[in-house]
Amino acid sequence: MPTLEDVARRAGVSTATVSKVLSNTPYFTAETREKVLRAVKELGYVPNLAARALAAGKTHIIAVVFPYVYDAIFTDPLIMLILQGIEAECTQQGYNLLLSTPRLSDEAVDPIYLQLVQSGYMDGIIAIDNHPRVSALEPVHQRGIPAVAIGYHPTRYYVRSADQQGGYQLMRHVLDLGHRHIGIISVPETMHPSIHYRLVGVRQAAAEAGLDVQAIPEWDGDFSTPSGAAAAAHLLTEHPDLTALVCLNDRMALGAIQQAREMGWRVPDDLTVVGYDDIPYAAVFSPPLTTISQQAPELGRVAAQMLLEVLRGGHPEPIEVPTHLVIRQSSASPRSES
Amino acid sequence: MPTLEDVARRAGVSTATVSKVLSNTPYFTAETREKVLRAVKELGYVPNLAARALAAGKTHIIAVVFPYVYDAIFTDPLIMLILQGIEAECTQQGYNLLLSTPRLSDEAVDPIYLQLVQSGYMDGIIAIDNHPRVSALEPVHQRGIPAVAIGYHPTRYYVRSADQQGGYQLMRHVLDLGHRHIGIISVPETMHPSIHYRLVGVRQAAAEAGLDVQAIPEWDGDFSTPSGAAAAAHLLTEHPDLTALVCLNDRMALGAIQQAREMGWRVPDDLTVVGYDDIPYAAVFSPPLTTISQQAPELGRVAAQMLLEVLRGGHPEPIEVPTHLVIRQSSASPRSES
DNA sequence: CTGAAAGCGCTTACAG
DNA sequence: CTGAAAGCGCTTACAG
Repeated sequence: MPTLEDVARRAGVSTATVSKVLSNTPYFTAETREKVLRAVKELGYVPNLAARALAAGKTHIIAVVFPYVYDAIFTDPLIMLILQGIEAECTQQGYNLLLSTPRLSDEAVDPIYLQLVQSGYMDGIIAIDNHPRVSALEPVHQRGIPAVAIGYHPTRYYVRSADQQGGYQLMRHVLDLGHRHIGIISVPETMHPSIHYRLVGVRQAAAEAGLDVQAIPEWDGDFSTPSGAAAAAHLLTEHPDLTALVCLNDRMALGAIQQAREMGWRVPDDLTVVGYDDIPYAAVFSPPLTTISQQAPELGRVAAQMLLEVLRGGHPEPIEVPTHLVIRQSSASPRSES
Repeated sequence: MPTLEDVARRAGVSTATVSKVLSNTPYFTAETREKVLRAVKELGYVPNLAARALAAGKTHIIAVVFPYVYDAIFTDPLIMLILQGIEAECTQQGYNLLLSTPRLSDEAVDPIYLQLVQSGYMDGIIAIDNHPRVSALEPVHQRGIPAVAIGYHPTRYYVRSADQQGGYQLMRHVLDLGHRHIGIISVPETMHPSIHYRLVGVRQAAAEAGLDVQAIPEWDGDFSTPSGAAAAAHLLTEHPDLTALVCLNDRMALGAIQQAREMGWRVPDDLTVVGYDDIPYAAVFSPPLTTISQQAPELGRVAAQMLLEVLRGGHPEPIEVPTHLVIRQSSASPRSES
């Protein structure tokens, strides 16, 4: 492969000149600039990134890290959609993406990950914090690497989804349809801050509508589809007067619908069921699911933009990405006779 | 951050010695080795990867590339499961993963991708070839970078899923249950080699069972859930005697089940429906879907192992990863009275 | 407006 | 068994 020196020789200038012309330094005559550019083209020169990284101290690599806390992490549509947003923005701005999924636990930090962080191989890091008790960011901060977190871990630069808004929108929609006997399928509130805030929003809407928040039936699952089915079975058995189920993620909502159907309830005729996340499958399920979109690709894109801003020396403010209510066919007004 | 030189000074040896000890060169006294290791530990030395890459000509970066041909690529569970397998193997063997999703089309190659390939930034490439007419591998071969393809593009080193076997297993299962009136929901056979081979397997099983292969009702979708529903509507209307539907991917199978249910057929009581891929949702759908697992993580792991073998100078043979029949509740024997 | 030269932090023949 | 020295291919003050 041709090097800078080859280009310089062919163009009849110094390597310094070639380097500067390629990095768009001003002050060069159009003629020089053109000579260099022509030589570059003729030789098919492409800069060696390792050399550039060593000399400039910048690798143009952004690492995306998410702790490998459970097997299904690579199939979590949310994470993948976020990744997509990050990828689009980074690629467009000339950065490459390194993927790291350190095996983190409460005590130990993955030694391979630690090496990577300290190796100077990345200009910045975007951490997808999907787990409440574990953060990949501590060694990053120690090393002084610019970082942006997506989620709730304490750090200077972060982007979050407007969970409280989402919870509010979701409950508000169900209330606006006329429902008053509503059950909630959640996960233990302390499990994750995002769940906490969604519940805050849900309860806020309920209170505004004059409901007794304490009296709302609630049952916890564990995010999985079967757990949603189990929760629905419990709630519908104990509270047969319910006309709506508000689920704090889509997978539990799908399970709840399946369970309700097996118990003889029709959705949405007899029972409204709404979810949260707008996973791809929500749109094609039968019936298509009413849910809250976190705009996951946007979360990723915004995080990437924020990090690139930090790399340019800026000090951006944290950002909360708004949620959207997506109304489909799993929600309807309660039947008048009820 | 401390450098090799710092370590050398502290240990009272040359940088060459430190470098060699760290790369496990033999011939050093236990004493020297220990001095070096102690200094490394005391200083918290971590090698600078950019410098190492420049000097050694190896970056220890593996690029995973899949053409960005449609928006949903980041939500394709298959790709993500493959990625998971690749990640596990690479991380374990000390390689880092770079993610690249070039925007490829029939004529033009993404210029950013081209730069990346020619920049010497990656030791090897794993290409996930999900699209029949477009390959990310050509510039890679030109540059002489070791590459492994997952899929059907012509290249020396590749791993494939045993599509014909999968098709055979799937049809065989349905036949073994006693079905003889079977419809096929596919996509246009020329759309992708993997589909072609699955159909070859399906027909082989049908022929072995004495069915008239030409007479089997078949309708094409486009991989999507709604298209599966449409295909089922057509087939069940035109051929009300069908007792089973063999779908060439899971999403179409889910659509087919939903459609059948809306038309008043019960699955599996009135109709057996089977899919292909074993996407995560297949296991929790109601009813859980009988399907073929491609063992996607295994595909990724095997591809990574193959590439690392090539990087070590080996010449591994292409590998076909076997498929597995996963029997769940969407398939059953036809009712005796039919 | 352009260039000479040092330096980024490693690895690797080559000597001894 | 260990070290001196060149070199990987760039960038960047510093001069002029």
